[in-house]
Amino acid sequence: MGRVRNFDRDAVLESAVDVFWERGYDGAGMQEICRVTGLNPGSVYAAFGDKHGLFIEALKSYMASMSRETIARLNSNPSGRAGIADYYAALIEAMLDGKRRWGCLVTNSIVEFAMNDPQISEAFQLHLARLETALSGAIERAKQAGELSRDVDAAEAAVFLVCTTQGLNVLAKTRPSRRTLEAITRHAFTALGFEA
Amino acid sequence: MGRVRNFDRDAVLESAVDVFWERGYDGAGMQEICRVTGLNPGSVYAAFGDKHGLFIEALKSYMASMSRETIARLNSNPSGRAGIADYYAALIEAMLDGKRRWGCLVTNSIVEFAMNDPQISEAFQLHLARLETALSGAIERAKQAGELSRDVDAAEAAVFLVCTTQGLNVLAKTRPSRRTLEAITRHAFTALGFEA
DNA sequence: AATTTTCTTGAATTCATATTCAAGAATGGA
DNA sequence: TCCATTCTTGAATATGAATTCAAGAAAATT
Repeated sequence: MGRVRNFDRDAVLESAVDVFWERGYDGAGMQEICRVTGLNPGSVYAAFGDKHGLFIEALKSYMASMSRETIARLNSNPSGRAGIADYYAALIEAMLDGKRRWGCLVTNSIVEFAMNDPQISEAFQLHLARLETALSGAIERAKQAGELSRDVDAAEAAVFLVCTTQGLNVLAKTRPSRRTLEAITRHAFTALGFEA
Repeated sequence: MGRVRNFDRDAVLESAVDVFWERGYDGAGMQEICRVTGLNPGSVYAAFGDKHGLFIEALKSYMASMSRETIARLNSNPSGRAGIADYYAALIEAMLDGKRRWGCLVTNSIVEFAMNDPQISEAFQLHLARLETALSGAIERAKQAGELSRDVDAAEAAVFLVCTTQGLNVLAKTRPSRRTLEAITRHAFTALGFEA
């Protein structure tokens, strides 16, 4: 063997996620990445190849943890309606107080890369599809439970909710009020056919 | 006097808009800007100061023409409902065929600049407020005409539509199908309280 | 303990791109 | 026609950020 690695790869990725999330890919300088992760350039390049490689891995790490969290929240309640309500309530809190005031790393990156990078593009599609499937599942549960009419098309409704979430991710960057965010999710709820 | 300017400032801005729109601020190199506008670096710097100054002016030009176009479409029909329907129909076409497949320069820039630039930030707020007002006006007209219930809150509904549009602007970059886009606007319509 | 391998360090380098500048060209006024 | 002024040109420069690298340090194996 030889000298063993001195830092935790996953912890480094989590720190890197924050830098890319707040500043964007181009806005994130290696200098700041090094400062935040506590690594030196040499170590970063040895471990991740280059900035692009680091970004890909950070993005995957972000997507994995977001998917996990979203799916958990949507399924935290047997009621599909409650699951969706919880999901949006948590989103709003994070947009007011948490890191979501930087938007969403996936949304930000979709916009920044204009889908030019095929590798990243594919990861985006997969992530959006996962979110869509999770939402669609909650909508189906709501239909089963009679919270929603049988003739709601779950797939279409899920796409609509994905769009609403992307819109919220953009608006989050304009520091909107709680009133504004809640008005939006209330309307989205109505659109699905839930009673007010 | 002296030698007179050889190029049309507005035409240059329109070309610059396209470059920033398609590639983003950082992605747009002065080299490409020069190629597309037909200007040399010296002329650009003489006329606009620097890249940032050129961008601000291009952004303002974009916002002005978009506002004009949006307001015109929303008001093209005495029916508020028809105005909103036309607006979304045109948006969908542009996202499938036109430059809107690059998203929206405002949306892209909100995301890219994370509201860090106060000058740009203010311009964004103004633009979104204008869009919101125009939508709100159409919603009020729909209420007057009995196309929509009196107890719809026009301001809240307008914010919701702005959010939907921002979401569409993000999704546009993932090359969505017509089916997908139409399903989304159909749901947004339902959310306002229009009959299907 | 010696040796080998691999990791760490941070200063030096490379590279890309925004910006400048000096020379040439066109225009309006005298 | 000549002058003064301002615009144009594109090569040269400056700037900033990504990347490399050679030397030093730490761990595991023999």
